[in-house]
Amino acid sequence: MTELADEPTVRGPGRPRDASRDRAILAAALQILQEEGYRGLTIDGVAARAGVGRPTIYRRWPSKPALVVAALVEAAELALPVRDTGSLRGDLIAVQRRQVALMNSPESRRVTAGLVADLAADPELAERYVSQYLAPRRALVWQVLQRGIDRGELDPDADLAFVYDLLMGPLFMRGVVWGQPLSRDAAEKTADVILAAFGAKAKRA
Amino acid sequence: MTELADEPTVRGPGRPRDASRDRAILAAALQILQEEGYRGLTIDGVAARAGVGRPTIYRRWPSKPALVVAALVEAAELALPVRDTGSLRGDLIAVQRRQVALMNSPESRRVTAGLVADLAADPELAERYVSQYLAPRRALVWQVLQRGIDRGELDPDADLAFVYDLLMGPLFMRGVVWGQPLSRDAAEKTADVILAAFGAKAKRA
DNA sequence: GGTGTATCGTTACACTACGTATACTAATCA
DNA sequence: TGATTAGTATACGTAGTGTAACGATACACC
Repeated sequence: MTELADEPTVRGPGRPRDASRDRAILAAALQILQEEGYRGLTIDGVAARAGVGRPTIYRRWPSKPALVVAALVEAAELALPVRDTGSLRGDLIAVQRRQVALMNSPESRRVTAGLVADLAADPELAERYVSQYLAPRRALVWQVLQRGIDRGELDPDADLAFVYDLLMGPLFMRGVVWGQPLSRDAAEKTADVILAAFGAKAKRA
Repeated sequence: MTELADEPTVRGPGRPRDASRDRAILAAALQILQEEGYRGLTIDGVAARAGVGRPTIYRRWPSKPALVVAALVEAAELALPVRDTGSLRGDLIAVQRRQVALMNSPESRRVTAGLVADLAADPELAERYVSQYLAPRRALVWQVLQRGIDRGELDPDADLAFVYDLLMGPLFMRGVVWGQPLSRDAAEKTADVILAAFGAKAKRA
């Protein structure tokens, strides 16, 4: 369940699902998320805006967080890879600038916080959120890091998962936990920490 | 409102509040938080366990997150300063080991995630949570960092707020966002990043 | 001492949202 | 045609919230 495009191959009897409903529901959910945040999203509200009955939603997704995850995954299709700026530092700053802009929007902050809270109570759904939303975005950053390794700018033994958490964690702390806006130089500062700790020139071995 | 100990100085007319009720409510809230997490805490449940009527709680705290913040602040009184191990690296590892142990308990993870989500919708309460809970704990870490500066082990120009987020952020990402247990060496790895980025020997100026 | 005021327990209430169930209509396959 | 499933609309039970109304109690002030 919850895959977006049912293969049209094996179709049992009965009235087929209307794919336009899927799109209407997810679009309505995304709109409400952006306007009202995670707390403000209710299944009722999504149904009303999508012009759909409530059971039509529950037939597709079993709960509110599942719907939100599906909506986010749908929207994240347009996550672009990071353009090669020629240097690891330039690439990292580009990555971090994008993330700073994202986290500085209050909507995104409310969505992230609320969703993470609900995911803590539903490990199965959290697994889907991680595998379908977070991991692909992390993979884009890993591309950048791998380019850095290939160029000889980054320690090839660096733990890339740890480096990613080191890049995003401080932004997350300041934006979501402390609730403060991220300053413009946060991108440079975090990028420089990575270079100081894992830059090839700093390697001692 | 919400200060724990009303000064016994100016007492208006009427029956005075029973301070034992405050303690019973906060203790019940803490127990439920540890057993059931943030989601599992309801005002009804707290009232029942504390042997108290629901209005008695609402008379003191206006909402569930406000009650939780009060309970956490109450419990955090016993936050100990970090013992001086003789080196900045040793101190930082001690700090991080404590934090790793805290975040590896599933209860604490569920409490943090749920609370942060609700705080995103209530900036005034978030401000109290930050000033009464987070900031004092950060101050303990800042003591450690200041000792490092005094010893000449840490760059005196380092942005201590940033260093703190750099210490906690990666743990937060892995524990709360990814939902994975923190490995034992996470303490050493984060501490070494700080030293590489802001250690006095790495300073170039 | 009596009066006013605020606390407390208990109970009831209106409100919101959830997730499910039911009845009926519509679309598709065998 | 009949079975099956998707759709709409509506009703239902559950849970939690926050408030309001009792009657009883404790204390300050006059």
